[in-house]
Amino acid sequence: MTMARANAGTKGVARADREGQILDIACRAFGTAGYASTSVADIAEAAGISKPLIYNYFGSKEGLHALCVEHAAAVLWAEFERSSASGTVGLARAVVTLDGMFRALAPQPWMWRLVFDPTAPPEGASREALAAYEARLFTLGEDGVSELMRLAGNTDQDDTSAMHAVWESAFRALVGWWLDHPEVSPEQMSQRCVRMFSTAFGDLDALALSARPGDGLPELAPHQPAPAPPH
Amino acid sequence: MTMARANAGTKGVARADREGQILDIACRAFGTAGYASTSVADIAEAAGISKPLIYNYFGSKEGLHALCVEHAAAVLWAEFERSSASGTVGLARAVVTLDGMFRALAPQPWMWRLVFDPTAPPEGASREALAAYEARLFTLGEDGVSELMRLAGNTDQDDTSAMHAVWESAFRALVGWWLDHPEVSPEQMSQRCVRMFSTAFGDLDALALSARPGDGLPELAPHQPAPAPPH
DNA sequence: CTGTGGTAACTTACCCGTGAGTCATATCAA
DNA sequence: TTGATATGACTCACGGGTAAGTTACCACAG
Repeated sequence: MTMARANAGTKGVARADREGQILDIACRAFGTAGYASTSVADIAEAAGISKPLIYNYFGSKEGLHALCVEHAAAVLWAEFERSSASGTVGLARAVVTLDGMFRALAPQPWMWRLVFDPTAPPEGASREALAAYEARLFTLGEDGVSELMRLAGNTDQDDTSAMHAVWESAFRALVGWWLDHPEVSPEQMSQRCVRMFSTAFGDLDALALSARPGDGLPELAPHQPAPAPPH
Repeated sequence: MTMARANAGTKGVARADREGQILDIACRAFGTAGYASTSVADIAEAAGISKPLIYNYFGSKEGLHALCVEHAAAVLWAEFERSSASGTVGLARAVVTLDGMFRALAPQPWMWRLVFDPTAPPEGASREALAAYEARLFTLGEDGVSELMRLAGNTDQDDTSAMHAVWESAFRALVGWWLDHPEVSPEQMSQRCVRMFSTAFGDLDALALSARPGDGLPELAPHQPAPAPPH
């Protein structure tokens, strides 16, 4: 489509264009079928080119995968950072983070599995590319969780660590549930999250839920007044 | 060790004994390294026998894996059933279920990964062996969650479905955290869970936490009086 | 008590499909 | 001619699965 300035001695598509095109296809393939069950030949066929071209440009399957992961992580983590800088705290920040993730993922849902792929090689370039991002995310989450735990009167180190694990797991479960229900819009899903948090922890408004209007977060609308919260 | 009725023309170890031995080794191997990264040759070597013997006795890698999964699922699900029949309800039942799982897993922690192995074949004998168990577990969990949701005033179908996903995910996260901390005893971990639930949802005694004494569940001992619960 | 046949247990050496990675070569713009 | 894009045809390692043979033990005939 775009010719993008073919260099001297160039036949066919310019390298930069081709690389971008391959990368895009590879992201979808790895993110849809997983690393292990995606062969380089598959990607080449999907991209309408031959296998050696991929090796010419990316060196190895893992090299290509590393770039895909890098790309996906950059997109998703930018969203995490944005949420963490939104000025909200506590459960409100959790909701904001989820909402941002739904919106970021809506046009390219495969990015999720690309980053959290259990069949990805346990060590190597792509893993190391993720490590830095994960460390950053870990501190973000740990901070938020430990803050909430402190407010609730529990300062135990290991309790906080375990609670953090639960939070990350719950986060993934919510995103996973949403990915399994493609007919649900990000807005609807965010509202569902608000309702669920409200159901689990009682009225959120009482807990410093101060999402600023115009932030993209839909108005908080609990499903029901919840006449009998669990606590 | 046991000679187990040697039939005519029998050399070496009797088939039943050998099968049990191989199965045991295979459970550990699959449960430790995962299905995908465990080769039949690995298992044969670990068992001190040759590869064809495994094929003689189990037919295929997947046949062997199916038996391992069946065994592990039977053990773990028996524990689930036991918990569900313990007469507790709500969050107390959650704690009882977790406690039972910690105790069941303590002597053979690899059983966990055997059942929840993301690298296991997505279809085939082992998957079908799990399907029935999973269906049963699903209804157990869904019932408990929907009961709690109803108490909290939320009867939305999809909210319940998503909350169930979160609960299962949280359950796995807690077990996973424990497996990552081998120095923590099941008793300690159960107490940690009680503390965490208490921290998240407020004092549990107020919520029909009626674990019967002598049930094996340690006495409930919240970390701190939690002077300022989240709600 | 001996040898001889039958069978279960077990192994060595192989087949073969799959998929990562490579090499020599072809095409075409400048 | 040169150099960048591009490919058909290949090598190779790995792992699931198999064919054919070997060993040890028991039963029983002589």
